[in-house]
Amino acid sequence: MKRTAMIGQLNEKHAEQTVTLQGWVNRRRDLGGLIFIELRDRSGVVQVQVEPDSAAFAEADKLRGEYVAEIEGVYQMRPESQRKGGMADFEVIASRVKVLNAAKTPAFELDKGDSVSEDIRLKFRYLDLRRPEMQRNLMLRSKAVASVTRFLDAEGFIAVETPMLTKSTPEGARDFLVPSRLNPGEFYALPQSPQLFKQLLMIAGFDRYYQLARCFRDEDLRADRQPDFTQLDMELSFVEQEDVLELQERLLASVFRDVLDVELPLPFPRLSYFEAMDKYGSDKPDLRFNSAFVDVTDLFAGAAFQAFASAGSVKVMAAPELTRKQIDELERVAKQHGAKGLAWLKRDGDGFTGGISKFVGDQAAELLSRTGVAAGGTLLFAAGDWQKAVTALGAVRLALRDLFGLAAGGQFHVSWVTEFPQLEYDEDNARWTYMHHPFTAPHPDDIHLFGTERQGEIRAQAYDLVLNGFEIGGGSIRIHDPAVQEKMFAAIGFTPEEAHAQFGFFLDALAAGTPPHGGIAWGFDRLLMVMAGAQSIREVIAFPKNNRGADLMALAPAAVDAAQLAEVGVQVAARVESGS
RNA sequence: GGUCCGGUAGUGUAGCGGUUAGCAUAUCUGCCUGUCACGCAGAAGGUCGCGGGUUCAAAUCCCGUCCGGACCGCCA
Repeated sequence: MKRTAMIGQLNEKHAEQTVTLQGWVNRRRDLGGLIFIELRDRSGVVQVQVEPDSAAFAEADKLRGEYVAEIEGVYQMRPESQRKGGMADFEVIASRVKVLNAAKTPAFELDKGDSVSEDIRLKFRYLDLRRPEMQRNLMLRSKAVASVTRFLDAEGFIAVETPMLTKSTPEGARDFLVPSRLNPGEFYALPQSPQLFKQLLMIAGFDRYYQLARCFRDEDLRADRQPDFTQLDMELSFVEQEDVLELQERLLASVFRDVLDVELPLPFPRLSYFEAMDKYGSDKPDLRFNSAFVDVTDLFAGAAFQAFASAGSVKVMAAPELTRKQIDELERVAKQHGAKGLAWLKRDGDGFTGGISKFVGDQAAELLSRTGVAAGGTLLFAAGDWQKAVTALGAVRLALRDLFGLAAGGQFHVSWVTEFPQLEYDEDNARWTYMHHPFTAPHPDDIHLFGTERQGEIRAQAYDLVLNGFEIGGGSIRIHDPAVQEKMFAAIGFTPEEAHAQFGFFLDALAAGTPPHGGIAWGFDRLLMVMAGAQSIREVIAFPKNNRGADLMALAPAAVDAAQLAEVGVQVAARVESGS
């Protein structure tokens, strides 16, 4: 390699030296007699000047955008009148230019990449990834990997890989299946997470484990969800919840310090699941801004406004002054999240106008003092059963954030949400199910509630790590007592036989001397998305899939030929046409 | 499975019943010795996603469909 430096490494010390650079032509400014080339590599961009009497001129004249070039020349100060500050005070006067490779005209202009539609960017991802923004994101990701590895290694964690081809289990997300050629008619599943394996590593005595684990879930996608994604997976033995949380706080603070030079204040604030839902309408509240709900159920109980009088819960949130159009939009959001409507009031002096104002004469003074809504401001109400009311108003709260930029400014807010319920009643299937996963330990004081009508009150030793309204991690203390595990399976309707059929190997292991243990998994892509200030997880993944799970560049998934199918013993069902 | 938004030269967009389908940029050619989103002049480039319908006439209106995006359901 003839390269003497990466472009971004050039500095005053290289002045008057001959350098050899290799990279891509970022831009060409051909003044006729004089040619300027911007040469780009992953570290930066530098201007190259090619003079007409130079031996390099003929070759430089061939260069076009995205050509790969090698340039030799003297790195020197620009003429005084041409200096622009910093490294732009310098340029390279080319003595030799070599085209290393020509390039077809790019499918889109790289420096306009942020306004090019995403499917074009994904189709030509190798071009998109040349853009400095994308290079920065992937380098940020690499630094974060190095940071967690360094930290966890120093803390005595052992990196262990777990299988990608494993066993399908009926619970949780839909599995991706892989047919087994050697065992026709049987299938592996790709792991939704290494949950059982990491617990087995604790049983095996590894004490502290971590892995950057690829995980697979065959569910519909979102801006923050990919079918294959990366978890930073960790598990620790002989710990209680407090130990896990404390270590995680130091780890995350360390990553932010290493990667972004940002100091996160420790400890992270904590709120219970109930508090998060009750005040912010989300189990992953965005706490960069307040706009907490105020409970006014009592004010309206039995009062004139029918919709509120009999509601289980009436919550109100103070908002800035809103136009009718904005209120309509927020009502649409509320309805999409299960509310029947979105009642509103506008503060006018010490009273209210608009919306439901004719119903609130008696409550006006109390509404003012409880909410402290500003003059001209709007009050937004959701009523119904508690869960529905807070969820709908929570969605409105986020819509207000986006409407008014309430969380703008590139700040980070991390918190813990704890004390999740152990069990959740599934209305559709009329049965109890776990909220986190079936291996989560209940709070020891609540174990006696299993099997009683109060089992919905059992608190789990589970915790979520929340950053700017995204769940970037979740974990729990695990059940290490087979008797408790049995109670848990019974509570979610697994007979001992069913439990054994699905998890027999694990239950056997649990009885083989299991240390108390617990852990957490970070949604690594999501964390990086927030750290990078990106709107989508796809911005921090080199080769992501679109929201239909398709790789638009490689064109996956795709049909395979009959011989391949026959070999793995799979037949494709005739596609059923929908409609008539 | 559902809701909403979008699809017009390579890219980004305007046009929303009758236009030679406009603009910017990229591309190509010519001119140009201090540009830095270089400039100037010119050229080429379009199955207005696809199919059907309404109409004298459809990029434009209607229906269907495909594709892209956001969200709900779903995602322990």
